[in-house]
Amino acid sequence: MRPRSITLTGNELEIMKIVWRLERATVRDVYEELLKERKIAYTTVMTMMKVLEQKGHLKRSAEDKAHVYQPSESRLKVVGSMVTEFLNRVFDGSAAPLLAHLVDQKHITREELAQIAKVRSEPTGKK
Amino acid sequence: MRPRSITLTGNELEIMKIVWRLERATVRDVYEELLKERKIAYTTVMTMMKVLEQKGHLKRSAEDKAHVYQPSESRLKVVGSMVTEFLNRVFDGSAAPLLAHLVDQKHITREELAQIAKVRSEPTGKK
DNA sequence: TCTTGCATACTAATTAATTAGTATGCGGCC
DNA sequence: GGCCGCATACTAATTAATTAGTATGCAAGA
Repeated sequence: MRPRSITLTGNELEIMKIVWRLERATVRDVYEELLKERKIAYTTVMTMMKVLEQKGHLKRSAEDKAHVYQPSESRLKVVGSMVTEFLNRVFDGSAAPLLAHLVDQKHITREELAQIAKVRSEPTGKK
Repeated sequence: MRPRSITLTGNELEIMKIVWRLERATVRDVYEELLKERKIAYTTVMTMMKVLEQKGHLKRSAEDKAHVYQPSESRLKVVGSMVTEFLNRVFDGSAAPLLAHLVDQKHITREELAQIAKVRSEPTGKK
C-alpha cells in the first residue's frame, strides 16, 4: 500500500505557509489567501486543513463561530525536517553536492556563499 | 484530480540512482540492487521502471532476452531540476534560507561553506 | 520434447492526494 | 418567525503511487 508522505505535500505546505504567516487562521482566512493565487473551493480548503490537523500539523480550537487553526510546530522545525529529508533522499545526506548545484544553477552567488560563511564563522568573535 | 508529480517520487528516484550508476541496466539488475536494501518483488521493479519509461526518464531497448534500460537524461540535469523545484516550493526560490538551514542543522560546516565559496570564486585566476 | 527459469505484459488491490458537492445547523436581519 | 449567509460534517469521485500476482512465451538443458 502507499505510505503516507512523511513530509508535507505541495498543497499542504502552501496552506501551512499561510497559517505560519497569519499565526492563527480560520478556514476562510486561508481560503481568501489561496484565492489570490488560484481558483479553489472553500470546502477543499476545509478538507485539506482537516487532514493537516489529523497529521498533527495544525491545532484546532472552536473559539467563536468558526474554528481557529494554529500551527502545531514552528516553520523552522518543519522546514528543517523537510530539508533533511530532501538531503537524504536526493543526495544521500551530503550537503556539498547540493551546494554545488545551487552555485552551478546560480540560485546563489559565490559572494552570497562567502558572506554566509563569514557571518556564521565569525559572529563578532565569541561563542 | 491528482496531478502527476513533476519530479521523481521517492522510489522512482531510488531506481534512477541505480540506473545512473550502472549506466545501463535490466530490470533484474535493478531488482538485485534494491534487494540489498529491502524486500521487493521483481514485478514491482518492472512496473516502476515501465512508469519511469512512460514518464520519459528511462529509455528502453530490446537488446537481448531482457530489455535494457538507460537514463534519458543525466543525473545532473534531473537532480538540478529537483533542487530548483524544492527551492521554489519550500523557500519561494530563495537559496539563502536554505543555506541557513544547512548550517544551523550542521549538514555543512562553516569551513566547508567557505571552501566551496573559495574554490568557486577563485578558480586559479582565470575563467 | 518436456520442463524449468526468466522475461514481459496484463491485471489488480490498496491508500494517499486533490477537489468539491451535499446535508445540516446556527445566528441575525427583514 | 423564516430566510440568508456562513460554518462544519459527511460523502464522493478521480488519479497517482505502490506493491505484487497471474498469464504467457521463449530458450536452454535433461
